[in-house]
Amino acid sequence: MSDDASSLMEIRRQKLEQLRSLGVDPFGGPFPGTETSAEIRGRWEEGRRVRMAGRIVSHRDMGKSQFLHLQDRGGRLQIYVQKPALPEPERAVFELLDLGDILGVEGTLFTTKSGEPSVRVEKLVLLSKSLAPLPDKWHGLVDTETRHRHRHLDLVSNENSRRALDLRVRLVRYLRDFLHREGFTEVETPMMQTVAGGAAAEPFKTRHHALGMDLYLRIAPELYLKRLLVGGLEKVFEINRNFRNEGISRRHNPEFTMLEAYWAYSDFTGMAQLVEEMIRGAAHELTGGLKIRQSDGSELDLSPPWPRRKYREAVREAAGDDWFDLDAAGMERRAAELGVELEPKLAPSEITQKVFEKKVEALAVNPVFITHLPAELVPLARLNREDPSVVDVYELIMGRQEISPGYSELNDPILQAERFHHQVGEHTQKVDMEFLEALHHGMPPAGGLGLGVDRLAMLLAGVDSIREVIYFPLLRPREAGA
RNA sequence: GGGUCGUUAGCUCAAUGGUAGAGCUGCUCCCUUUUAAGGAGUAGGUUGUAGGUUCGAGUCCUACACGACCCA
Repeated sequence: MSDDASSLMEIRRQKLEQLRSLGVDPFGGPFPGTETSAEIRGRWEEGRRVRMAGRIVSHRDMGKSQFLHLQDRGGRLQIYVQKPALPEPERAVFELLDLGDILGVEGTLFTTKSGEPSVRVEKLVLLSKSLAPLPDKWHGLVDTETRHRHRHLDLVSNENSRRALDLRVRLVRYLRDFLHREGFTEVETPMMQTVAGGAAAEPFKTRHHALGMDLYLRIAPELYLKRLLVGGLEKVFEINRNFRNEGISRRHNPEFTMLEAYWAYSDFTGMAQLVEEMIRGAAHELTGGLKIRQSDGSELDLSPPWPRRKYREAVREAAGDDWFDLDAAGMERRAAELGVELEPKLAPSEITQKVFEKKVEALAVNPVFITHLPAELVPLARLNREDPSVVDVYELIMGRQEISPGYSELNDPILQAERFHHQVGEHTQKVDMEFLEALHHGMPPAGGLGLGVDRLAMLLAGVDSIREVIYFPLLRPREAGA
């Protein structure tokens, strides 16, 4: 910390001592009976007596007249202090205030000449002295790194940050309420697992000392939730953290929030309908509409109906009607014409998937369900009865990314065991024997869905980084002293 | 993991290789309805870290740290 910072802090510490010598506790006690600034505005009545508490975020010194804004969870409200009217020691306390201090006031409501709703302060209590200065009053805190490292300052300074994070919190609550209304049971399943199953991803490893064994942070709750289907829960969901030991990017945080829901006797089409209603309801509830401006200037339109498109049709439309008649060399040439870069020696299904990602997924702003994915892409899903080369799965794409996959879940334990062993060969994973054993007792046919809550929050908030919808995203630690 | 860009006062930003500056914040004053209030004065710096080139480096070079963006 530089001399300048310490001198700013030193001055505030001196004020702290002066306050104490006046017999004032600079870190005061409770201040009950307050209304928020929003409640006060909502019940406006000239001359009404109110109590309010908040942080001083601006100050205009007119000599004997003083104007300050207090910020609380409902917004900001101006307070007006007529210095000569304050009794001692409150007047002395007022002289020792700084931007950032937390204040309780009591007074009457009035409107200033320029029409701003204000509180004429009659009683003033310092509730907490701020010893470190807050960010710039106009520019606020702009630097992205500092905003994420010092989220408390970001929240004090930036309305946009508060808005995006608040929307995320309300989204989680909406999703919960929606599923409860639909008759789903919310459960919590293990975050620490002996086998990290349910997805193909690199897990975090940790260690239980007393038991002397390694554990993994979960990459998905899927296998436990399906065991609950075996146990008869029928409609079950979990909203909780998953952990994946992968790179960090605009769309990836190592811990992220996943919703998974399972519905016995339904299938992937039922889940698609469920997720469509849920997301549209959330958008309406949280943003007031179904059209949401994105940070790149585009508009996400969630108006119904959301189209269902078969994977192969979507690819044909993007890459030519004859796409699936081409051999690998022909596909490579066509991909190059479309501007899709490929690694050498990919199988036709892999080339197709690349083209799908670049020419369908990356262009799909408005929601679309892609169905009938090739079986080789989704090894754990149920094969389609009419066409066993595809699986009964949807992939919901919106905002140019995958938001939610849905499945007709595989409930054949023998087939599941085969697929697991095949997958284990590829990814050197262990097989969750408890899960397989559970399946042998009989799992009802069911639909399942996953929903990346952070990504949905990004789209609804119209922000372009996952870090804007996570209070404390993972960052490398700074060196000591920074 | 690779590439590009960034890091200067507490905050937001300037500064052809030639004396490190501004606004806000802070401090001392004036002002009884201000709105980024206004006015007068004043303080505040190891330019991310470590090296190098140069008579001279915030600026050029190298490495490292952290971040942002793009790519894998």
